[in-house]
Amino acid sequence: MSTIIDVENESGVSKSTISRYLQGRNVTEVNRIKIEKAIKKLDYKLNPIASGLKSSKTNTIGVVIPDITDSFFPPIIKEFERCMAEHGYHTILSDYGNDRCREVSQMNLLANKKVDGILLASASVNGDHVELCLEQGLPVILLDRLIPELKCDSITVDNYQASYNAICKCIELGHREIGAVYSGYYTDSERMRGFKKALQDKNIKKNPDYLQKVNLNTESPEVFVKKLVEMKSGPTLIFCSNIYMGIGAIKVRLQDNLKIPDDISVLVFDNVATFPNQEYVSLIKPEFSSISQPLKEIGRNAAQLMLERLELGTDNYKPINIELKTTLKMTSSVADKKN
Amino acid sequence: MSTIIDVENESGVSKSTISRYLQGRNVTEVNRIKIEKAIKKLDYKLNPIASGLKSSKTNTIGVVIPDITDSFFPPIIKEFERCMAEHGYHTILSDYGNDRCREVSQMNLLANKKVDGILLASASVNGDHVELCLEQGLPVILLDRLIPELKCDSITVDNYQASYNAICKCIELGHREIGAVYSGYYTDSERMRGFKKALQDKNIKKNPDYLQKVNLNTESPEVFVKKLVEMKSGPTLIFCSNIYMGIGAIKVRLQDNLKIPDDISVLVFDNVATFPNQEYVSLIKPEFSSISQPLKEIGRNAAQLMLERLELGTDNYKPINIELKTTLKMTSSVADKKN
DNA sequence: CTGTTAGCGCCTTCAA
DNA sequence: TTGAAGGCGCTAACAG
Repeated sequence: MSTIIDVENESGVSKSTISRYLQGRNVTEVNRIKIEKAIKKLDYKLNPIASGLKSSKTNTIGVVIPDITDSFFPPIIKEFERCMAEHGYHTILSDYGNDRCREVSQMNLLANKKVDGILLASASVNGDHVELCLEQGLPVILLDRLIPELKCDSITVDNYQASYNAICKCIELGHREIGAVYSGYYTDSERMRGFKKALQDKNIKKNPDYLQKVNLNTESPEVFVKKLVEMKSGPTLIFCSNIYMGIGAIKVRLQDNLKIPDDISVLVFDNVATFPNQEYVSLIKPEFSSISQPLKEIGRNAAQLMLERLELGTDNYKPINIELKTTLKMTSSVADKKN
Repeated sequence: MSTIIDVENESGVSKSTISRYLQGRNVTEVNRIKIEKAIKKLDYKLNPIASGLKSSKTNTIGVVIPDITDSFFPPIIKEFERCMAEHGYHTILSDYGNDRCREVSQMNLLANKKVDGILLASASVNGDHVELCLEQGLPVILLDRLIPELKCDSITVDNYQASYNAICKCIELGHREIGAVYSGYYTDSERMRGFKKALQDKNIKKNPDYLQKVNLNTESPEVFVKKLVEMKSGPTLIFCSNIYMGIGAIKVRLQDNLKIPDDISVLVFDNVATFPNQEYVSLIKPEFSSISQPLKEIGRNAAQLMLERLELGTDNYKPINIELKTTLKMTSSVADKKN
């Protein structure tokens, strides 16, 4: 592996000039040609470790997520990685396995490894570890989930508004008894905010029995879906606030041979079929009505935001928050009660 | 950010000794205490970039795969990353999007970035880029797919033997007319080798019409499944050599409302339900008979093999090849013809 | 086991 | 614009 010194000897140009050339700064035409010739002859490549030592840039971004086998993340990461690679950045993956302690320690590890930025889908309720990074000048971008009271760049979707709109639409279709199955995640609470506001605005009476909160770490969503389904004079529609709840609904449907929407209507907040090799899920007819997230776009926008922040630096930090739009797809899984 | 020099000044112990201590080598008790005290006081952390410059170790492993949204990879990567992290290694992810040119360029990028090893699920037919790495002393471990004529560490599953056994079992159940849908991938060709050997050993006549080769880049598996299904006096059983073919079968089944196994029997080589949040696929009854791969174990073994190779180095290179066992799960999707 | 002495390969003043 | 010189933070060879 040849070094810059070899290029110096080969070309007769000093390594400082070569270094400048490598950084795209001005060099006389004569030198440029000499340098390029030598580089090509020696097949010289800049050693990013050595250059990182001085400049403390590693051209590496850390991606910290709770679980890569959650189908939500791979499409996002794929696009993020692709975009960042186009700009010369590598992506270090860090799966903290839904463990808050590991989330913090992984962040510290990455900071110590001197990554240039971190994309984080956090499971934390406080943002101390993030603030620590920001103070050190290490940009962090929150993905999908915000952290309360933390001012930080972020990329999310319109959880509140999309839920509000979708529930309004269901109400317009004649549904009055509406149940929901949801978890305590940030995204779910936003979605439930939209849900409740819709009921309120449309003067639907609230029935606390219809709201089933699930602890996804210890409980199975299908149990709660089943509760709603089996309630006498229960809801005519169930709102599943994320894919896990939607899966619960699918299970109940398949196991108990539910007729959708005759027995009950279903609406899911999440992509019903995320993976290219699992699109057949949508073939179980009728496909659930759903609010789907633009995963690829999320990845792309996260990358753009990251690049922008790397450019701007973290001095005079003014958080940039991007909110992308989801897509509501109504299918016959929600009955039209007006008729 | 304090450096080793600060620790030297604070502790009064020379930085070489400190460096040795940091590497876990022997140091007198007195010095150990001084060093630890100073490190704690200064909150010193070793700068991995600087140490990498000298030792040319980055404690980073590159993972190069065709498509992270293929449900096969995330569980493997997750486990691999976890195991490597336990030993102080980070994992750089590189998705080459099923593009052979990008596969090569990504490998070169990683080599240039001085990763300590590469885990590669290759789509290449020749191994020049891999040999280049090995010659430079950069270990490569092939994941899932071997490259013909390339001597290289690898981790695969028993594609040939498992297919052979499964097809034999079907034959014993009375199937004589057996079709297959397969692609040109390395794994598929191994599986088809097992398939053909089973027919041969059991004296089943070959019917070329029953073998449907699919180009997954341009063609849809369901078309070929359908061909077999609609053949007059066609096969009684279809062997789907990978999950994409299995999905084709699911599609045909759902769209044409096929009765399994009354209309036709199905056997799939691959995990029918890979993702924790998509296990409901197996609820479409009867679940397809399948040969499933131990994804987590593949990840773990890949990590172990990588660690071993990092230890051994690539001098006197003798490739280590690990072949893990798959699990055959027979369901009622394969009819018992003996009765 | 320890400290001294040189670098690793590159970047960045500085004076020219 | 250029080259010389010094250092980024750490490791490794050496003599003690």
